[in-house]
Amino acid sequence: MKHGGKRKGAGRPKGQGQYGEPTKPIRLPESLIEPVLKFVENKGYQLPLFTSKVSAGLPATIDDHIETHIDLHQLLIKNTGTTFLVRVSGHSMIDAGIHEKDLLIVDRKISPTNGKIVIATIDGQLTVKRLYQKNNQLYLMPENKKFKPIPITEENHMMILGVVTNVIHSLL
Amino acid sequence: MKHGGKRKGAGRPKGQGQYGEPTKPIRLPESLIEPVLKFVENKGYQLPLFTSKVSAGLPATIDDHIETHIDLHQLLIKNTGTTFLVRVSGHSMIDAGIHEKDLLIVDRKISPTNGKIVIATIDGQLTVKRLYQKNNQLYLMPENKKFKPIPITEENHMMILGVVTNVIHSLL
DNA sequence: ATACTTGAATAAAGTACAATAATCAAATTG
DNA sequence: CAATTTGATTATTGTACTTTATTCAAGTAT
Repeated sequence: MKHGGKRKGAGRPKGQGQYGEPTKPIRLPESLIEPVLKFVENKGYQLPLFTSKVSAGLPATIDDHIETHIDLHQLLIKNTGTTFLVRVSGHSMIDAGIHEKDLLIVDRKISPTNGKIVIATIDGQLTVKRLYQKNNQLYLMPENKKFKPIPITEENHMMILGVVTNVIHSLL
Repeated sequence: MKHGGKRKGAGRPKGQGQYGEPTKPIRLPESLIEPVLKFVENKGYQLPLFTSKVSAGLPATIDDHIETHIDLHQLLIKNTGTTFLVRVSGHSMIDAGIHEKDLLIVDRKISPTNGKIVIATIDGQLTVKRLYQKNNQLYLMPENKKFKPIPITEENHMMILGVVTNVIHSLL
């Protein structure tokens, strides 16, 4: 009664698991298990980045345009702990290319220097404006002719929450 | 020789681990272990999303503006498998708010219908244009007066790679 | 009494192990 | 002899278990 027997090629083939490669058990905090599984399903959020540069000769296939693979979060967020998002409402910054419903990426860690576009609260109200300093007076500048500059005074309790690093605009 | 003994409060306290919460071993593909650890370090890429809406009364703290926490990838990428990124070069779509060096999120799964902004190859060259159909003739339309519409012919081997869903513009 | 040492208690973290799955070839069947 | 069954072989996968870390109180020394 001998079946099979020791031989080359016997047994379950390698790379037949759900990931097609070897795995290792890693301990994860329970609250992140579900997000991590989603992250893994999505191949670590890696997306192909295409270049428009033409390599020597005509590119034969679409894949010839792939330059690298990147993760949007890693590309856009330098400091996870100090970064937040803001959904734009209103049109006061339309000339800076910031439209209603755009998503802004904001980093608290970046210094709000003159000329930076910032998120600020004025009397508790969130707003996006360009920071502008002239003759020792600070202003929050809208970029839309219909709006007026807002001088910063003691009374309006202005607080800068962070500097806008990116604008995400939907085309759909 | 009895030390300690059974008693309330003995032993290592809960929540003293590196994550401050219970953990579980999860098997992960080896190639994703490093990205997953980074993902976990960054709290699952969850970022606070602020609203500009003012709740009843003046918001007391910044946290009162937090509406929810979201992950940029999950928010922006509907189909990881059919989505890619393109770095813009050139100014042919400036009037559509697409600037040089902007990053475009492109989905192959979306139908390139009339009026959509698409990524196409013409003679192997990558390009962003608005798709426009008139009198049974297709055009790739730049949005910059300095550029001319490109009629699609048999000869220029046009191929649409996908529809642009989002434009990411850096302000720094 | 006060400071220091020691070991029991408990949680955290990594890994070894057992259960499961998949494949192939020998054995069996029709 | 072709089709089917069986069991050896090997990879995958989930988790139990061991090891390590941390804290507290009893024991010991000063």
